[in-house]
Amino acid sequence: MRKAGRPAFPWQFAKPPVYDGLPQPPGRTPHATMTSPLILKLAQRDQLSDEERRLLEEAPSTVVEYEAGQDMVCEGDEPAHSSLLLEGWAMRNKTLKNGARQITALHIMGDFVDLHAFLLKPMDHTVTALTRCRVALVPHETLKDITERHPHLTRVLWLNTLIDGAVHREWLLAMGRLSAAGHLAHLLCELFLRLRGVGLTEGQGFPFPLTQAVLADVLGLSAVHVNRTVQELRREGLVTWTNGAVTINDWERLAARAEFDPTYLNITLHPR
Amino acid sequence: MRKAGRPAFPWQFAKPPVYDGLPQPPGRTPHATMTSPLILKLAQRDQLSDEERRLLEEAPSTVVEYEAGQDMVCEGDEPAHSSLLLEGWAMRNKTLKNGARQITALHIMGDFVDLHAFLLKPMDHTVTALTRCRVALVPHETLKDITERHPHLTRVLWLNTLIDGAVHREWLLAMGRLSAAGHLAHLLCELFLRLRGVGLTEGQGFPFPLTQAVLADVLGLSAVHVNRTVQELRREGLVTWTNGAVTINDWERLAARAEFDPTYLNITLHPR
DNA sequence: CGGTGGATTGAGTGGCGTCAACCTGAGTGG
DNA sequence: CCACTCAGGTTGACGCCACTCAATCCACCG
Repeated sequence: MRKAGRPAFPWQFAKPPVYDGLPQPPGRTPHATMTSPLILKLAQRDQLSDEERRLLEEAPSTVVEYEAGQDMVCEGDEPAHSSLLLEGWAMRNKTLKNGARQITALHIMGDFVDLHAFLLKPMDHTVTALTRCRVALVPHETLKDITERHPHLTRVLWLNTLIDGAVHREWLLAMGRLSAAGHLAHLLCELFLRLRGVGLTEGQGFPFPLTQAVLADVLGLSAVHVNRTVQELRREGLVTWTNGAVTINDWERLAARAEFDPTYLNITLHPR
Repeated sequence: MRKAGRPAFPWQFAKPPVYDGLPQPPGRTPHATMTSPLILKLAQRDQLSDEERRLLEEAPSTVVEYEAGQDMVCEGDEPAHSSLLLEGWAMRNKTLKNGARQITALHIMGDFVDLHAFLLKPMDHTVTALTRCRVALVPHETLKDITERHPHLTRVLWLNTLIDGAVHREWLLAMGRLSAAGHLAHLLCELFLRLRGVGLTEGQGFPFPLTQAVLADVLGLSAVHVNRTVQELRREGLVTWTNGAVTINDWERLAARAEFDPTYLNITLHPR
């Protein structure tokens, strides 16, 4: 897999890192900045009270790191905590007996990769790090406490899992009814908005640390065809795609190619 | 669409109907039997207290009927209630500009078709009746009350939406990495277990009121190819498929064809 | 008895898969 | 400093799965 020790994609570590990894210092930890990407994400959907922010900030018990390619949770596991992605990219994936793999979700900073594992046990899929990842572990006991005593925050966390579902539905549409190029264009549009939501874009560009083989498992295509599809979007002048970074040159035409409508991402302030 | 006045699929109405439609009698209504399919479904995942059962029984404000083909909720709507399916089949679907349609979920008795609309607004997809449907409407205010005062019931309802998500992921896998026949086999396995969960199977058989054109929009295929795929499963002796009903002749081989593993349906009693 | 929705069948096409080779850049060790 | 390795991207040849268009069949119904 990827060599450790040096970040694979420099800009991915552009933000000053808050933690330098394990072990955690006991006592007062700078939780405030730690879960901020999640708070950032949720606060775009509904207002959070100071207490709710504090609860989220104090929710993680530890922070762990994974190397690219490492599994965070495996199919069949019944983890006692959920993983909040602080840095890096991760995926949910399932594998068939013949080795074919389907990636059912991509996750970035601020995503609660397996929040659903709080209630949905055992895991029906594996979660794997795509790059080096820094992850905050939130004990299910803490989540249970929140559901017992903080109904509004519970609803916001529930919403968070519902958005995952909405993304799944959009992927089903793209997979079933769009051409390969449309599907890829759709994915790029979605990732751009999600990355921008946590401040990981620069202008129209964003880091894109997936190999074409991984991308194939996202799109349900072969790696070879992904390559040709990428070239198609390049040839049409829609994107610039250097290894590790994508720039959207023509948002309008790219979104049109994908029939992209961001409604499903629910990036709307709304009392829940 | 389908003619009203007579049930399209007799066995679908085999259970004695509890309600004879609108309007609702005021005062004491036989709620107990009305929401029983939902309670049946949830109670397979976690124990429900008597109070929780009562809350569910009293949750619906009204019962409405839809003809086959009628939209219950449209993309862009912000409904003030969620629909609990008491009888009939429904789907969630999205349509592209060129008219291509993808069905992202199928729903049967006991399914909370758009429970996610409680928090996820506006709707990112349309919900449409596939057969004549009887639906209990649960006001979002009632749901909010439940989340404010009944944490465990809230978690069980949350779980219900998480299972929808798990099904979405399984469909993504089937769509992306299974052959047409495998995908169809997978769908049949899933539907069999879900229908059995609410008592709608008879032996290895179950009602299947979808046309091959609708099935095509579920599987992301063309209607013609669905036809050929159905014939393939028939020829292999896996299923008997008369119009309106399917019988699984060889569960083992059908499940093997689909690499079907029911874990994702979470049909396990588990404290949540 | 014609109309209609749905299932079925055939012929021709094309998108995407498979296999296999080759290229490139970055690490690595001599 | 230069082979060597290896992961990942690129390209070509070829084949198949699934699509499209179109005709036919069938059951049901008015």
